[in-house]
Amino acid sequence: MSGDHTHNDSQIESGSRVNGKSILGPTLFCIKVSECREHKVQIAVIWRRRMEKLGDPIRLPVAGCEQDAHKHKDKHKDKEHRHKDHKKEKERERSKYSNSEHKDLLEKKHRDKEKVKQKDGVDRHKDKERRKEEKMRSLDGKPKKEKENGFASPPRVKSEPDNDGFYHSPKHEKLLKRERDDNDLEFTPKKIKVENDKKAKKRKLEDEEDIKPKKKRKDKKGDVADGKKKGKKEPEEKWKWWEEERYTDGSKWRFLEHKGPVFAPPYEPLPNKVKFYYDGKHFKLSEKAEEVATFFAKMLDHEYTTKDIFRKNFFKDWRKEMTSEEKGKITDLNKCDFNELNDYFKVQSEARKQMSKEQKQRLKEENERLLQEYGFCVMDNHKERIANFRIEPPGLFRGRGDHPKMGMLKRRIRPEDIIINCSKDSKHPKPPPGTKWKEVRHDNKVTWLVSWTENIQGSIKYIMLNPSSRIKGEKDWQKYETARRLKKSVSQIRAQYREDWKSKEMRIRQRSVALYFIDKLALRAGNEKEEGETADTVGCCSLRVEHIKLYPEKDGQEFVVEFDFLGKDSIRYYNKVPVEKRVFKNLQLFMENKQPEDDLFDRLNTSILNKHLQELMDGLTAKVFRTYNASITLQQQLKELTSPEENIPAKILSYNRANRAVAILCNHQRAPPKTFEKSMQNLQTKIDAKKHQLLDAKRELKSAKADAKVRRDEKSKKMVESKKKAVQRIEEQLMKLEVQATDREENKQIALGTSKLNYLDPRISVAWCKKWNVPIEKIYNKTQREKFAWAIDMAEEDYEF
DNA sequence: ACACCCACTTAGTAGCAGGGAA
DNA sequence: TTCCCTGCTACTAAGTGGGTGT
Repeated sequence: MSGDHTHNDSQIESGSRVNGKSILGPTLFCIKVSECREHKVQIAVIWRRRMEKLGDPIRLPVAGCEQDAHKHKDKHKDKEHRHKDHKKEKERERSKYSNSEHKDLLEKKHRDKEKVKQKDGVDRHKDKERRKEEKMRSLDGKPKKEKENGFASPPRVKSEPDNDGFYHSPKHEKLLKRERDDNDLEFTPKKIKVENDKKAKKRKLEDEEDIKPKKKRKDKKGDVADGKKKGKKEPEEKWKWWEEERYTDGSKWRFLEHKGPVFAPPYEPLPNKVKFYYDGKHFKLSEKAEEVATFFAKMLDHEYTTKDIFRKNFFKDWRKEMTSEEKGKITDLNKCDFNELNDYFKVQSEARKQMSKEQKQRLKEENERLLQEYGFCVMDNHKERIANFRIEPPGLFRGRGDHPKMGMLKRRIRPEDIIINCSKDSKHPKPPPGTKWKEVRHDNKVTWLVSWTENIQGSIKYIMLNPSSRIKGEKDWQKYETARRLKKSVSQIRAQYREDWKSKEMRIRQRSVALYFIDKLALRAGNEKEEGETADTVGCCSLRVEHIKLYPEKDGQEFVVEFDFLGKDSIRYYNKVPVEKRVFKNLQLFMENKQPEDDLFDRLNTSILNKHLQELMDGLTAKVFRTYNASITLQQQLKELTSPEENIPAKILSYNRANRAVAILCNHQRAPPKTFEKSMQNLQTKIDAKKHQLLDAKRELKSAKADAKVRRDEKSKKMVESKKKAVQRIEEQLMKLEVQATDREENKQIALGTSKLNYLDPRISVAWCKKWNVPIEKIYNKTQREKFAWAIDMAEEDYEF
């Protein structure tokens, strides 16, 4: 099949982020594996190797690992027709490494031409809502049918964990129920559309085993009575939205009621004794100017405040808030002394820490009250948690990387800036006394409750629901279903792009090479960005010539491409990958007659690419490859790494390693924890102490043995036994500590959370837990379990991604 | 073919709470 | 009891990708 990539070479090394936040570090570890056909295998090899050396910090020195600090230079100039005048020097130390290749069984599956976008696509079934509702009301839960991703018809009324009628709007209840019976669809031309039957059936067949909810009936009965009330009694009984149908007409809800956002607390002027000095002299600032000054003062210890751009932007915006008198006087930021302000805030935060138990308790309760009041909404008859119900407070913008706007003033959001979205027939949130909302709208085609426009980039910010909500969960589930569909057609797609490497058309060659990178290396799509508005970062389609280097031969491998660029969040991507000759030749071609700052793929952008992908498979976009490759890698790795005889902690270690393989693939980095060195040192101290202890114990054992030899009595024999046990115990403890150290070291710069939360089909993890009897709590914490409730409920141990 | 807008997902980190070690 | 550490959560920036209008 086509996916045969020949070999890979991956590495991980340390590096630093461009904004200087993270530490420059020495090479942490390198991995190199050659001659692997698939990256899954490759990673498995890596880990196996590591496991053999357990206890050995994973530092596999490898030829070809770059240890040198990398200088990252981005020059941005004339790109095609637009130009840029931008130069950047970056120095990063975080690094990167890895790559992937995959090959899957193929099972060619061609999807119907129709779009699956059930949102807008098929819309032939409509419903008569009312009728249905009535009907539903009178019916009981019935068998459901599977829908595209297994959504089935549901119980009709739901129950929720708690809620004493919070926001209960009985009068709407009937209107809110969602359909549960497919049969209705045929007759209901009104609102809820459902994907067309054929498709549904088909998919049903395909996916049935995997997705079918297993315990659907269980709570139906109860639910029927009245969803909202029951929570109290059976807090465990959560609403299983995944057993219900989805809207397929593009609407996101029928009913939405909430209390609006919580605004940032108003500014509290500083006490008089806290003084700001300009040019050595006390200067009393106006309230507005003072507020902005405090934003800066609070950050004094932060590196941001040493950066020129930050200071310049801050000062410019600060001056806008000044009175004309202040403006006249305060003309040089360097003459400003914010130290007293800074000290004041430090004292405050210290005081906060020192608060008595009762005070803390009170604070906590107050927070809880706010949460209860504003932290939930009612969406379609269910109380759902809101993710971010607080409006972002004013402050100084902290862009990541070399952000041209860092330090600018993020202004305070007022009710007049806020757009509220809710149902017409809901109780609308009230603006604070004496104020008005900018607008109240009733758009059920979107999921947000509140929005406003932010002043730094002019983008829109939203208040939306928590990941545990139905609306987010459905989407998440759907995402993994799309990735699974890709699994079925990936081999064909790979064959296709390999074929396209030979195309006569430049644009097709570029497209196919880019796709190869996206697939093999899990690169992001790489939308274009507006220059000067954001940090200079790139993804696949926006790579520039300066971001790659070609080596016909390097470190004993042929056709090596070296990537070195800043990706999302200005995280450096550094990797050296052997590629196929054709790819290599194509790259040479793409680079011909270009300047370093020119686009590598000048005939390609994400929308062209995605349009093409869309033709290959419904719903396919560049990011699906990341999801697919991440999940398939996890599954593969778990198979490779888990050994049945291991105990639970060892299994968890295996899981973490599988997870880590994915994190490496996706380049999920983190700054080494601030306390990393120290805590590592502590651990090392413990290890050393343990080693000494072990030596002592061994010595004692030896002398006990000698003693026993001489004395030959029971007592001394027993002594020998007990010394033996002691040695054993200490050895185990030592081993444990060393494993811990290894694990921690391996994780120093790798963030597992992002992949766990966004890329790994949770059903894989759930199935793995079930299969090996690992409690799910060991893998997912409470929040994560809430987010993945659907997967936990439906995946059985034989689940296959 | 674009530029722009909008909605929504993905991302790393600051700061804190809470649990265990000293 | 205090201290220390770690994991979690909240926060918000920075991506992706669809749609629209020209």
